[in-house]
Amino acid sequence: MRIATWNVNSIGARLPRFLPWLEETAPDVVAVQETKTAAFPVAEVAALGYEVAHSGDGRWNGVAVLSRIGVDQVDLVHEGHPEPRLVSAQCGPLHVTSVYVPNGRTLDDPHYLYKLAWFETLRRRLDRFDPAQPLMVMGDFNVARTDEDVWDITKFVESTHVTPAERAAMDALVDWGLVDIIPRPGKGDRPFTYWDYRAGMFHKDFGMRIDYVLATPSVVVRDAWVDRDARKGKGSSDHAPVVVEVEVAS
DNA sequence: ATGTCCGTAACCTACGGA
Repeated sequence: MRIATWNVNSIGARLPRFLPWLEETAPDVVAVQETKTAAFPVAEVAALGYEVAHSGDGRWNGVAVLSRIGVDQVDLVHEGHPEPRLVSAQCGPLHVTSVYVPNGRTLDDPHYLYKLAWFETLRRRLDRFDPAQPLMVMGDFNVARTDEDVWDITKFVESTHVTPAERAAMDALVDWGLVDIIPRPGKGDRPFTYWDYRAGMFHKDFGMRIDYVLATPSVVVRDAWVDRDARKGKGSSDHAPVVVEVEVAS
């Protein structure tokens, strides 16, 4: 099976790029983040064979799971956190969760504590599942797990995304029983998934690895890569998709 | 290297968020 995750930075603005990508990439399941709408373009993706589970209420956030192998047991609830930042569904043999973790903004902003609390709820939520079942949690986690996951760690002093607390929150998800599937990079030596729109960051490959595919060991990985082409040119998101080829042990 | 882009509210520009 082919599975992907992509922070599209508005599904409405991205549709001219998203639909051709969907048709060409032909993933069985896609986790989408930052849809930035209450009305996901369901008919447009249905024309390509996809069912949709979407959680979105307006101009910010919004997450979705698109699947051409079935969508069941949809859950939009993230206990105590009403913003639409998580949706999960059973897609054929796979349980899939799309997450958009709060950014955190700055270390002294209440949003940073909200981010850590949101992570804690996500970790507790895993306890309703079994690490032996085929499970994938993917999306924009807004954390760089190591210093090598940013283009220059000296630019991140007193910044979010790289603090020990944020990294520990990611480690806690992995320690529950999830594998961090590291994709082949699109350029250079590091598999960045996000580049700021500003200052030619993309062309200099000044990026960050903040989008992750986490999966239980019964999801056997055959290949994984960053789809850098999707970040190129006019009308792109500031994130690139991560695409993985997997087989589910039966 | 605060240089771009998104949606929205309210008006052809400013704003919050990232």
